[in-house]
Amino acid sequence: METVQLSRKEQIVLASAKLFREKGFEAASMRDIARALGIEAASLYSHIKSKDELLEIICFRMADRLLKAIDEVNDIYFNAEEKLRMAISNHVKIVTDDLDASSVFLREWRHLKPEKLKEFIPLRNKYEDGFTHILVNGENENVFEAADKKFAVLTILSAVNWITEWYQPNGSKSPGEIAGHLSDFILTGLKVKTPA
Amino acid sequence: METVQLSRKEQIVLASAKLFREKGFEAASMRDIARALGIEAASLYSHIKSKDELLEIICFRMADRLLKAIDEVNDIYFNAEEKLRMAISNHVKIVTDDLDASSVFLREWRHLKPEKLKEFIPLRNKYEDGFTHILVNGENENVFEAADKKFAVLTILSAVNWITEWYQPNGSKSPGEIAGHLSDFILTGLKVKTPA
DNA sequence: CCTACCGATCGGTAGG
DNA sequence: CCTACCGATCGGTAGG
Repeated sequence: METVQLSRKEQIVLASAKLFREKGFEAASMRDIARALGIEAASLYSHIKSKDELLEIICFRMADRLLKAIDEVNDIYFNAEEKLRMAISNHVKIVTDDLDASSVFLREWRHLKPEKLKEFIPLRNKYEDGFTHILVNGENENVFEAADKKFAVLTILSAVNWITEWYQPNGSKSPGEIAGHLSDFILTGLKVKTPA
Repeated sequence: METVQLSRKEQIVLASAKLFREKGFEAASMRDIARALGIEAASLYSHIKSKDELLEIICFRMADRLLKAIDEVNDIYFNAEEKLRMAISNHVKIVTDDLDASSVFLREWRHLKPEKLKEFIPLRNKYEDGFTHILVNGENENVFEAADKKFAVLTILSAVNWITEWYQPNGSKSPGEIAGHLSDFILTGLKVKTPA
């Protein structure tokens, strides 16, 4: 029966993620965020430095979560297919677990200040590299074939990221089921496997 | 040696697409657009009604192009695999042909006025339906299998749409090659087809 | 296409 | 956490 008490700062981050997602970073105002919390805009600045800080917290937090997950998958021993299924499953779970933050992470990162962008982009690249590593594993094991691995990784990530655009928490599929379907699709494609 | 003379309005639309893509619809100002054309912001209003009109032109024009393409594919007789390859190829070509407008169409449509959003969303759905139709065809021909067709369509569209995020006109792959690779990937997936 | 300008709203600060 | 406020900038209009 214990309700976790979020710090005021954490409440502000949560409210801003929701509004950044709904209206976009630029269109959502500090006054909107304050209103959502029932306080005045000026009061926000006792807890945060700037509007930019909110975007930074959201984007870098999501990046950290995803990177930790992919590193874990690559550290623990699995064969390549298991690794890929785990990586996709982790990604889907992280993203569906916080749709507001994920959407902002995926859509609004462009509005990070140039200096923060310079930190952010390498994190995204590192995440991509984690997937590339799995594909290389798979090729060595003779279970995957992908002529252009970078291309394959971008395609896989596009599919897992697009989930934020249509996923509904009360929909018919659980995150685990979505991840399973997606993995099957990525592994074997659309064509019938047993000739008709 | 003939240079096509664009109307001033068309120049404004082009400049706004570039800026909406770079900065986002809200962050790009009418003064930015005017500066790009070497005129004053107030002068823009001799050619357009409002900033919103610019976004509407960009979004609905892209929607029209894509819808025409998918209708054409479904009208002309092809088998399902050819249809899918053609639909993907058309999509990639339309999107890479105008990356500014495509990016705005894919990212900034949320900022359309509510009344325009109500027109826009059905167009996106109609486009999705065009792809669903191809998958149904394929199932009837016993060449495709997709337990959840809506899911498969969303995955396919995510892959073709993500192209705007990384495609570079001077890159190593032509739009046709990208479409070919993508179609192969979607049709057969990552797994090796001939057992090792 | 320009000058001159409008009211509204923005992110943020001072000072309590 | 609030009141009171700042300079800057926004989309857009009037009138030529």
